[in-house]
Amino acid sequence: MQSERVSEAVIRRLPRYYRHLLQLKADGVERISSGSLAQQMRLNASQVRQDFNCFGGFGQQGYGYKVDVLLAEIKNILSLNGKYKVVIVGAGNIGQALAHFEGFEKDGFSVVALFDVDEKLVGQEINGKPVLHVDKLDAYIRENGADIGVIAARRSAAQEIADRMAQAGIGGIWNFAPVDVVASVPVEQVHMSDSIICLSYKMAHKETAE
Amino acid sequence: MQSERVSEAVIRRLPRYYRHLLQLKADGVERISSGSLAQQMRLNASQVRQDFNCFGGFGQQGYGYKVDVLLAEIKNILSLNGKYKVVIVGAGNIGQALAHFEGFEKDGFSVVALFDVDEKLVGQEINGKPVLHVDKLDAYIRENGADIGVIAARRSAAQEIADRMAQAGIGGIWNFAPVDVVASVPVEQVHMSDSIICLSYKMAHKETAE
DNA sequence: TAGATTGTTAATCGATTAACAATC
DNA sequence: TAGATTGTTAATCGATTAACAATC
Repeated sequence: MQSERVSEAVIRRLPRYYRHLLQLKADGVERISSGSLAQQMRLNASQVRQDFNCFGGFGQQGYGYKVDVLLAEIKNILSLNGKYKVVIVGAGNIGQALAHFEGFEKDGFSVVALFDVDEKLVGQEINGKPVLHVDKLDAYIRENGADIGVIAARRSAAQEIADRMAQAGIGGIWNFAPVDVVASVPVEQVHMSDSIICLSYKMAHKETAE
Repeated sequence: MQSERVSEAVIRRLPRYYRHLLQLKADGVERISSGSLAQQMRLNASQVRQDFNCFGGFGQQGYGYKVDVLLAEIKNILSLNGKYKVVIVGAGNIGQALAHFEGFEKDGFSVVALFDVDEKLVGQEINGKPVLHVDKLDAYIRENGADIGVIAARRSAAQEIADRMAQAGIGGIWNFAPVDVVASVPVEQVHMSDSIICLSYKMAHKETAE
């Protein structure tokens, strides 16, 4: 399957399925129907089945879906079986917080190095990971084959960092700078400030989750 | 206008317009047409006009939009003219990073206090903001009238914190825990791990920004 | 006035939801 | 077999895009 391009809307739901199935498995649930899953996740049963069938038929008619099978399939679709080497550019607040955050390890994302221009930071270690000068970024990626580059630098530096990362052969970019960077490799823009601004809007216009 | 409910898709674009217009103003641009704006933001000109007309006619036929007028209108729609008092629950990596981050101040979001269960943290200051025991959360909100509550705690504590915040009269919740919390006030879920997982998907399936 | 560009209605496109035959 | 639930096609709904009259 997946002859057709999978829509962004479906892709955005995949991590939610993944998280929810992890929880179900942890709770000892062995099988689940599209109906129950939809109810728990506040989705529509048809939508759940449509989503899964973008990638193949993982269920059994009359029975439902085996939680461990479905989880394994989605984990595979999301490509979460391997290890990803992550480099972080910008060892300020966000960069340091990400370097300390253990939550990504369990999905295979390991921070291997940080980069900064600040000479006071260069040479130090953050949570056991070295902080290198940003001039070494390109060489480091080429020599060590980093998979994901995190941009936790100021807005004005973001695009140049993205260019250098892509040029050096990074696999993908996770951008925390408040600007949309463009690259020849996949980019995920985080835009945290957009998120709190949307909250401000919703508060002013009293939009409550149902 | 805004007789009809504004769709989530439009709301999500509002912070992008806001950011882009701030930049245009900083660059000294005085007026802009929907066509140019659409081109710069990689949107469609009709879409830009439709979006703005959810809230009223801010343009002049034959002329376009005055950047400062449009900016002021959108800032107002987003309710970014006032000040928001922000409390952060969880003074770990994320909580501390947010307390240090200066970027939100310019949009009117000021962190006033952090809360944690860890006795080693309670009583300290982070970037000049006090860390209080989480037991004091409810009383603090009631007495000081916090507007936004940030949940930067572990997954298992998130929903209870949300309940307490809402009960104590918080205006809105910004949730960084990897679980969808439900509340009687507006909630923005951040789900950072979903974002990096989507990146993993896109890398595996070679989806590049055009 | 003529030219440009909005505001707004209509057409298209895509995503969600419903329906149901296939089948475990 | 009968009941349940999927996989998949069809219908609906909403968002995006196109078209164009209004008007600055």
